Amino acid sequence: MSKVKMKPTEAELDILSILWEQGPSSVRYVNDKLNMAKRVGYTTTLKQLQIMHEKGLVSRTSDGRTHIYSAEEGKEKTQKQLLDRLLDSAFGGSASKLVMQVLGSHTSSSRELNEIKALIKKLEEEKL
Amino acid sequence: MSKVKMKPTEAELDILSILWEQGPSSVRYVNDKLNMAKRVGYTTTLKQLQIMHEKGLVSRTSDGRTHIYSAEEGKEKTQKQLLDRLLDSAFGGSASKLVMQVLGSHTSSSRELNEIKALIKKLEEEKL
DNA sequence: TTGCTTCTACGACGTTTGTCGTATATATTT
DNA sequence: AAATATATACGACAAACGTCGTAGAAGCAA
Repeated sequence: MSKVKMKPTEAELDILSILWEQGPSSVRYVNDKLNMAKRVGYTTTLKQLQIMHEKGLVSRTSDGRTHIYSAEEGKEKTQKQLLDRLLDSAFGGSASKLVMQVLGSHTSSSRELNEIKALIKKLEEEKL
Repeated sequence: MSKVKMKPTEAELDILSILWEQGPSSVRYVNDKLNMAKRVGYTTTLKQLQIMHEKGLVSRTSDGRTHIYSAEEGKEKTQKQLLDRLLDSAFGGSASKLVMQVLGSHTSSSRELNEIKALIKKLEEEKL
């Protein structure tokens, strides 16, 4: 059953990213993809996915003898969960401080900045 | 000792937060403060601080037989480090996506939103 | 059919993390 | 002075994490 509170570990997050991007995938595919960034054995990925399945982080179906895994929780929900944790532990809960930090130290395109401005505008209007 | 690369663990971050907020502190003080949020033994905090000292996360001086610990790296630097990690592992490196996420799901005051807008304006001007 | 490849399952193991207990030295209180 | 409280040091330990090796079943190729 889906344990809602489960927080993915670092290695699990790497795998989830692949599933989010690619959709339902075989162990082989995930492992190949992982190996583009970092050398890791097939059985390691397999085991990782099996554990993630036990934890409810991913679901799986069978295609012949091959298992096809899918991320159980949506990307956004997991991102929010991780962000909340960091916000709380390192930024004393201040969202704006976090935003200032990340905007200040990473370049964003004009289009991205516009998107953010639009969101702020929307938030300000809702506040009335 | 490459102290730069050291990433604090969850428990270490809790302690760093206290040192950032309070400045140089004794083990006793840190432990008391920790216990406001979570029950943890004195020797646990002591050991934690000793390890953090070995790692170079904190420095210490002696006041009699008591050790006074101070955070070695500034708050901002550590925040940036953790944020970079999350940005990379969960947001595919897109700062704006992260910002949209956090702004969308946490309330910020008008003053905070104004600060962010000001920063964006500054960034846009620098871009020219 | 015999062998090579590709799956899953499962156990093992080194590390890291977080937690304390115990020992011992030094203050403080009575 | 004796008892109590408080400090550091250090070892131990369980749980989580990440890594793989090996076994055995299932498919494919010669």
